[in-house]
Amino acid sequence: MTDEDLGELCARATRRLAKDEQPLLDEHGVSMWQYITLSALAREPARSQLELARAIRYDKTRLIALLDELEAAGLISRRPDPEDRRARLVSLTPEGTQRHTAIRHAIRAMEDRILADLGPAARGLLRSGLRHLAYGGVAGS
Amino acid sequence: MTDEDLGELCARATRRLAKDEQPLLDEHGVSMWQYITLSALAREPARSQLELARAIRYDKTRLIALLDELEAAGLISRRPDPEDRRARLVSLTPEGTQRHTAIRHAIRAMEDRILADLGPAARGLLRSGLRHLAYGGVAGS
DNA sequence: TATTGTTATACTCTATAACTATA
DNA sequence: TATAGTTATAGAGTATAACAATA
Repeated sequence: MTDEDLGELCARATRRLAKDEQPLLDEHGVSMWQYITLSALAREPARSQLELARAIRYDKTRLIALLDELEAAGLISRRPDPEDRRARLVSLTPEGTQRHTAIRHAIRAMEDRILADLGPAARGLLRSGLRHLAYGGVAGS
Repeated sequence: MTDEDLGELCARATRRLAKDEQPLLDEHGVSMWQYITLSALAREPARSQLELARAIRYDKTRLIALLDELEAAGLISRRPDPEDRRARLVSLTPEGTQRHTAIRHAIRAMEDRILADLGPAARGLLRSGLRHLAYGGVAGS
């Protein structure tokens, strides 16, 4: 009865991580959503902007201005899909790949500092628990 | 290198929990922040609205309208502090306590369903890991 | 007729500053 | 002068609807 709700705890952890990531993102000149977008494209180029929006669970109309900025910064490229000229193929430029890698390293180092006194087993279970919360289903649904 | 960032993972888990909590909150007629406020007051009545705002890390100006609604719903009471007439003591009414307990039970049951196949040790480490992320400091700061 | 990308509009949420009453 | 509560206003963030091009 003295524990916080899991949701509240999770929300606080998220805000704390976001707060610690912000200065790193600022240094590299990208917003949180821009970094998430770069991460998604690093995993796999998008066959359309709509597919990309769904992959990162971001609004498709807001994604447009975000991609405009990333394109103007030379971090991504958009080109029409020859097989479906409505769609635009989105991928990282070499500079985009490089930028994403640099930011990722900085963020991982920050995470490692936060988790420093946790031990490998506890870290692993935290990660797998979070993955369960994020992606796992519920018994009976 | 194949893992997601901890921040992204945590954000997804938070959104998932919030999504699953929403229908429960709707049933009981309170918003997420209203529930967080009731939870804070259930732990301990507030000696001022400012103290309450800081405790839940919510903006003091937005808290006002939120408390207005909770007061109109008969879930909290505000009365001037006799020792400092600038401040207002905020506490749950009996109905507020009852409402909070009911919502809390519903949310805990939902959480238990999500965590059903996780085992007590994994649950405990998930909770302590999250608490570390949420409240823990960083080596060197 | 449906879908992709886009723009424009309206709406909500959040942050800032200013005011009052007390101290 | 500083603080608690409040209000008003401006800004950012978000959601909705509509349009052109293509399928």
